[in-house]
Amino acid sequence: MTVTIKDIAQAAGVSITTVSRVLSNKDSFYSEKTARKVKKTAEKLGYQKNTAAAELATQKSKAIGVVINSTQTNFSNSIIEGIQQEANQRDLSAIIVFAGVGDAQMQRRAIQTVIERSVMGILLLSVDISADDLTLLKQAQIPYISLSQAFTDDQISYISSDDFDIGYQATKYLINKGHRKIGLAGIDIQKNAMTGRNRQSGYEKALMEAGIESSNKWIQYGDYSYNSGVMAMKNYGKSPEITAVVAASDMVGIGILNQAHDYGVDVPKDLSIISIDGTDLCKIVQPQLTSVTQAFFEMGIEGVRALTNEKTTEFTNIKIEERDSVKTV
Amino acid sequence: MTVTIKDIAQAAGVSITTVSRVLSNKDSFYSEKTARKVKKTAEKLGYQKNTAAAELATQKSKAIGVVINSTQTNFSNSIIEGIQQEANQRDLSAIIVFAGVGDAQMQRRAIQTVIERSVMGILLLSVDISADDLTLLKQAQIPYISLSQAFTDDQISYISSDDFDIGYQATKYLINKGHRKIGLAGIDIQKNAMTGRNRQSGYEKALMEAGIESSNKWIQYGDYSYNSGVMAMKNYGKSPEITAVVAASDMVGIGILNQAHDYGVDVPKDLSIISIDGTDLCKIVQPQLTSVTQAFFEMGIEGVRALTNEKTTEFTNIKIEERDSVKTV
DNA sequence: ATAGCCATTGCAAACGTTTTCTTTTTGTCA
DNA sequence: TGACAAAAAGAAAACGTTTGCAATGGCTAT
Repeated sequence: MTVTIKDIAQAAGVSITTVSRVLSNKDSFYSEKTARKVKKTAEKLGYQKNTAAAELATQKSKAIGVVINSTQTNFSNSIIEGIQQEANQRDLSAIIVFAGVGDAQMQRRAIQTVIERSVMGILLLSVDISADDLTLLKQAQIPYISLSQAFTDDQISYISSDDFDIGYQATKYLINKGHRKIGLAGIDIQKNAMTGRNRQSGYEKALMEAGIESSNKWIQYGDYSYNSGVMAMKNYGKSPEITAVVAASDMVGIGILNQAHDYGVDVPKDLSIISIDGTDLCKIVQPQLTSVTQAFFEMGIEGVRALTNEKTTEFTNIKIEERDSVKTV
Repeated sequence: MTVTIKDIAQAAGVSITTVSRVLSNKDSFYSEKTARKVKKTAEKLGYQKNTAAAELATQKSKAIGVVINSTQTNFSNSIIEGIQQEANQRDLSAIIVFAGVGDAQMQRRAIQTVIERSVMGILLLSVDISADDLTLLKQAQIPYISLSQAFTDDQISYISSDDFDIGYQATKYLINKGHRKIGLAGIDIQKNAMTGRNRQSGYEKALMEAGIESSNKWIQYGDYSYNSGVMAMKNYGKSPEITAVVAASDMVGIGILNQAHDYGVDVPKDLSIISIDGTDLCKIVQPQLTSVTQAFFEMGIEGVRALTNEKTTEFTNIKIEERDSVKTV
């Protein structure tokens, strides 16, 4: 027996219309006096609004759906914080659904879930949107935006860092520090998202501009995970040809760091690392990792702005944060 | 113009009742033939169920609300994975709302949000439930359970590790390794949750059993954060009296580790660390941290089981995972 | 052929809001 | 005092489902 506006109406001796108006702050359709009375009885009865009913009646939702692909990516928390903050300011609530890691079926189901809750917009966090997902999304006629991952398909608008620039800046930074033999580790170029390919292009551009002929042994593919970093380092070997490496994520960077340590390869003396992401993880390892830091919090903010039809940017800023994992040669 | 079951009914030439029954799999209230027809038209029209309407009609929800206190705690992901998995199996969806970090107002608001969505149950992840929150929850008449934090107030049922035992086992482990002067760092005993106090009691019991007279300089309070670890180590000083320390969380452990490193205190030669939580973080630092590992994934699972009225446990298991941060003396 | 039963289908009310339109009350000004 | 506008309040329909109950039709057993 939950209490409804009908109960309030009865208790306060007014119509449910009035109660509704008071409780949803429809300006000046009621007197101050009744407003007070209604609010007090609502309070006394312990009334809680039924959002489902309200959204059904208004035909619009005040919730935004957030689908998160993986619990692996440790930066999603920052994005979520951004989303949450901006959503709160607009009196929206965020419904977050985890889609498991790399499980196409769960991912589809997660998208379905937010659609069925008829949210006003959908934010996809590092979700590798498949063709199937896309038809589902388009069909639902709900605006959706990919966060942190870019796609070429112009059906998918996104807010992310400029991954080409990330690859380019990271590599150029190492070149400026005097490195010539530079690796790239942990990126995934098989996905629908352009992330890996763009970073690789940027990397190659920087090398080319510096007149460096790259070897394809310098590039180690992976999936942005800690383990990818370990594997990459194993492939580079105990006396690596490269003197510096761009890690596709902080986790990859740490994997490289630890495997290097096992190999007796000193970072940064024997090998320099710059990692992409720049989350707090960079600061808790030794040496602290120099990083290309992405503006995840802002991505979240811009995401909800985009959903509420405010103007927004396609790319958020990146910056290089110098810590202790890169040596000048 | 979204498509409703009415549209399907019209297109398929049946009543909306039939459509509803087919689509929600009410057994044997319809013929195979109509079922096929209805399903096909639903598919063709791109129908998406309106959950709000359905829940309003049935007066019950298939969603469970998850309120997460802080984005700091890096173990919440594991709990969420557990929740998600178990929820999926029961055809429930999880609505996750972040409550900011230590912001009482946002926390209350988050709880309000899930209540207003009339979820069938609420899971509170490391939420420090205040008296205010409690009245709100009780009033809503929705079952709720605290995950990972225990309370004495018997209004709050919980699923967590046995924090007393955690403190006890961790300390005893160090004692068994020959340590006598053992610190405890990073716990918070000011909160409503019993976590910190219970761990401290366990710690003290183990010390007492071993006939060790503890010094209150051995205990450094904090808030489970990286910074708490750093501060604790600073207070222990460059030549610490203690030879081993129980860290209140992995983050605290890492904070201690890094500050020790700065001080030239070698881990584990000069100082042994055992950290509480046992998340992946333990494995990415050097040396890897020995830990009292909590079963976070299981907490998530048990949480939704409890909400669906299945029998469950109050305490999930803990185990000690030996890595490289404790020395035998 | 007929009664009776079962399988299938449909009608209509209900869920808790919001909102349009209408009605009532209040207040102002001549 | 009366007229009238403005302010306040209410009635009822609508949103998209589910479901109790009633209706229909076909089949079986007599």
